[in-house]
Amino acid sequence: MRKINTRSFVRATRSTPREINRQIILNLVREHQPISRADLARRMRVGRGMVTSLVSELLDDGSIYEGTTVDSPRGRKPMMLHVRTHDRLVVAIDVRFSSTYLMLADFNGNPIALETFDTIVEPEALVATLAKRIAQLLKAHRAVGKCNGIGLVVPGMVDQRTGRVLHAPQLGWRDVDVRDSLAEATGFPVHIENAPIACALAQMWLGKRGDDAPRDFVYVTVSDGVGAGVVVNGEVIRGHNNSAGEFGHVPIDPLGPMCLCGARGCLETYTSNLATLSRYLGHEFVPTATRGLLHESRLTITDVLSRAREGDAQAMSALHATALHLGAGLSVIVNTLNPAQIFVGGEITEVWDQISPVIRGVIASRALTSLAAATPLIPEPASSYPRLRGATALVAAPLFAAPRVA
Amino acid sequence: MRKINTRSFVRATRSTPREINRQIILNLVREHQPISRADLARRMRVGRGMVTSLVSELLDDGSIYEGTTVDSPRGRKPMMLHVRTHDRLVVAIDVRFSSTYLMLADFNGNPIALETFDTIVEPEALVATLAKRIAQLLKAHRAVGKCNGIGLVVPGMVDQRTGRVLHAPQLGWRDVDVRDSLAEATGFPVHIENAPIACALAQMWLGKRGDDAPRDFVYVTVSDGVGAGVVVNGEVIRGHNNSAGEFGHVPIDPLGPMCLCGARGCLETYTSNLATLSRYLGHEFVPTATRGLLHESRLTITDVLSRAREGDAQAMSALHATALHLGAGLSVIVNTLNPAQIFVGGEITEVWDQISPVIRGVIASRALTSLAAATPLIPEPASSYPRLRGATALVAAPLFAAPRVA
DNA sequence: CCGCATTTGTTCATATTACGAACAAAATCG
DNA sequence: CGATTTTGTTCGTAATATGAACAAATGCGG
Repeated sequence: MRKINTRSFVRATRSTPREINRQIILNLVREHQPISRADLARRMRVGRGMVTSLVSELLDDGSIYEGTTVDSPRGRKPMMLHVRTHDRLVVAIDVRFSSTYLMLADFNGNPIALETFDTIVEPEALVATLAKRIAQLLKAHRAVGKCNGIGLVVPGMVDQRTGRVLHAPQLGWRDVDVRDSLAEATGFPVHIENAPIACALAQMWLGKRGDDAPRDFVYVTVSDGVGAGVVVNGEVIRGHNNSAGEFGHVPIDPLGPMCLCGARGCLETYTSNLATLSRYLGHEFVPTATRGLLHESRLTITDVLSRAREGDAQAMSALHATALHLGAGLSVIVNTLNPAQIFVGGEITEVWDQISPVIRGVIASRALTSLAAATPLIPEPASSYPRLRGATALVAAPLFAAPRVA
Repeated sequence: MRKINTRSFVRATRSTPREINRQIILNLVREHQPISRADLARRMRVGRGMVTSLVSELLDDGSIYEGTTVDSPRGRKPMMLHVRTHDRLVVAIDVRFSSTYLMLADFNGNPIALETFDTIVEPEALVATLAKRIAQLLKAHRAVGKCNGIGLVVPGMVDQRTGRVLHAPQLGWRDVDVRDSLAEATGFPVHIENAPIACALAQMWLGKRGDDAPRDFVYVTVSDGVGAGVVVNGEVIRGHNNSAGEFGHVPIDPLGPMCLCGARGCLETYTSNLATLSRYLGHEFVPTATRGLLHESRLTITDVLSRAREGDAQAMSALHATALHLGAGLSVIVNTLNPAQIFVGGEITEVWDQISPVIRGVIASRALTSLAAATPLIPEPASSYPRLRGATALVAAPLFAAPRVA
C-alpha cells in the first residue's frame, strides 16, 4: 500500500498498459526461459493474441529471440523464446583502493575478458586511462557495436541523480564527477554505484532465477569497511542523502576503539579486515596508526585467514572475536529490517565454515523471534567477483525494471 | 528501479490507466484542496476533458464533492473540489497494557468521541466488549451508516495477510485472531496494525499535507518498549516475517543489563520508561524484577518527567542518561536508513526541550555525513493520540493508496 | 492415408479509453 | 455590448486490450 507522491508522479497514458505488460512478458521470459507464447499467455491469464503482439515488439527491438520448437505430447509444437544476452555486452569496472578491475561481460554476467591495473587516484587521469583501456578492450574482442554501456562501481557514496561520488574515503574523493566525464570520453552510457549496493543488485538481477530469486535481502560487505546494500520488495534503499546502508558505523560498544568516523565503538572497528588483522597482531586498534603498523608487518588479511584454516590458534581466536561482533552487527539487521536472507561478501568468507556457527549463535541469541533467528546467511566468495557482477547488473537491470507509474 | 515480481504481478488491463489517473486525481484533491478541475489538468499535464470524466466518476462514488465557485482575476470562476471526509467515519481502537481507547473520528482524524475502559486481556471477551461498545458508540452519534470501518492498533507484531497478532508480550498474546472475529461481531471491515507502524501511517496520511508531507521517515515509539515504523518511498517496511522495526533490541553495550528478550544490553534496557524509572530510583535494571519494585514505589514515568521539568537533579540526570542512549539508538537509524526525518513518540516527549540537545549531540557525533547528522527529529506529544490517529489512517489510507500494478 | 482432436500462434472485429480539438458557459474589461 | 479569458463539457479519433474466429502444425486411431 503505497502513497502516491503528489510532487512527482507518473500519470498513465494510452500506452501505459502496453509498457507494463511488455515488461512483465520480458521478465517472464527472463525467469522461465525457454518459454513459449502459449505458456506466457497462461501465466499472465491473457489471450494468446496479446502475447503475440507484445512478443513481436520485443523481437523487433532485439530484447528476445526465437529459439527452436520443442517436443510436446500432442498438438502444434511450441516455439521457444529466450532473452538476448550473449551478444549484448557490458564493460564492468571495479575501482578499489589498490587495484582497478576491468571486465567485459555479457548481460548474464558471464565474463569474457578481465584485466587489472593499479588504481589511479586522480579522477581525470583515471577516466582518461579507463577510456583508453575500454576502447582497446572492445576493439580486441570485436565488441564495439555490442556494448550496451559501462557499469562503474566505487567504494563510496554516490548521488544517483547527478552521478557524482559524494565521498569515497579510500580514494580521497569528495564530490567528484566520473560518470559524466567517462560517458563523454567513451561515448557509452555510464552507470555508477556504490559497492555494497552494486553487489546487492548483482544478487537480485544476476543471482538465482525463478521462484527463489531474492527480492528482500541485505548484502553485507566486509573488507576495509563494513557496508550494506538493502533491498526491499525488489528495490534498493538509498536513503534521503544517499547514505543508507552504512552498517559499519552502528555502535557496538560505547567505550570501544575510536573509529575514523570520529565516533567510538563502531562495528567497523571490530570487524573490518584491518581490525581483525591488528587483533591478530595483538595491537590495539587505532585506525590512523594501524595501517602503518600493518604495512610494516607485511601481513594481509588473507594470511591470517589461511593461517586460521591451517589451525593457527591465534588467528582462529582473532577471527572468533570478529565473528562475535559481526554477529551483533547482523542481528541489528535481522531485528530492524527482518530480511528474507543476508548475503555476506568479503575476504572473510574464505573461513566461513569456521565463523558461521559463531555468527549464527549470536544472531540466535539476539533475534527477537525464532523466525528472524533463522534468517539464512549466505556467504559469497570474492572469487565470483561480486562487484564486477554488480557493475554488469547496473547496465542490464534498467532494461528489465518495472516501468515507473503512479 | 524496481524488479518485477514474476511470482506475483498485476498485469495491466484496459482500465488500468483509468484507475491510476483516478487515484492520482483523488490524491491531488486531497493534498491541494480546494482545487479546480482546470488546476488538476495543469498539474497532471492532461486535457481538461479527461479530468471532467474522472472527476465525475469520483463525484458519483462520493469520494469527493463540489464546493463553491471562487473568485479569479478574470474568466469563468472555477468550481472547487474537496475530498469527502466529515461524514465518513472510522472507529479507532487502541489496545494498551492497562487501558483500551475507543474513538469515533472522521477521515481526517478529527475526533468526534473518545472513551476508555480497562483492557480485557482475554481476546474473546475483549472482542465481545468492543463489539458492544462500538454498537453503542455508533448509535449514540447516529453514525451507523457513516462508518467506513474499524482500525485496531495493538502493541505487538501483526501478520497483515492473516490479520493475526503473532506476539504481543504486554497482553500475553501469541498467534491470536482479533481482526476477523471483531469483523464478524460488528459487521464492519477491520484493519489491524502494530502500534509503531500505525503511528507512522498516521504521520504519512494524516500529518502534513502538500509538499512537506513525509514519505521517507522513521517513527520511533518510546514507552514500555522501543519500536519503530519505517516508511520508505511512501510505503511501510514490514519485513519478511513481520518483525521489521524492532529497534528496541539493537545492542548498545555487550555487557549491559539482561533484556526480557534474552539478550544483553538492548537499547530498550536503557531507554524504555521502565529503564528510566528504575534508573531514577537507583535500582539496577532487571526487567523481571523491576516491574514489581516500581509498583511498590508508586512512581510512574510521568512523575519523573514532571520532577525533571521542575528541576529535580536526580530526575534530570536519569533522563540525561536515557537521552544519551536514545541518541545512540537513533544514530543507528540515521546511518542505516538515512531517513528524511525521525518522529519520536512517547511520554518522554514531555521533556523534549531538555533531552533533545543531548540526543542531537550524540547523533551529530555518530552520523557518518553532516547531512545525516542534521536529520530532523520531531517529537509528537502523547496528547495528540498518535496511535488512535494511526488506527484511523488504517481505514482511510487504502482508499487513497496507489493501485498495485506490474 | 485421412479425418479428428489438440495445441500453438495469428488475425480481426469490438469495446474501452486517452487524447485533443471544438464548443459552451461564465466571468471581466474597455 | 463585444472582445477576451478562463473553466468545464462534448465529441470524433486513435491506440489498445479483449476475445472469438481462424490458420498452422502435430499426433492418433481407424
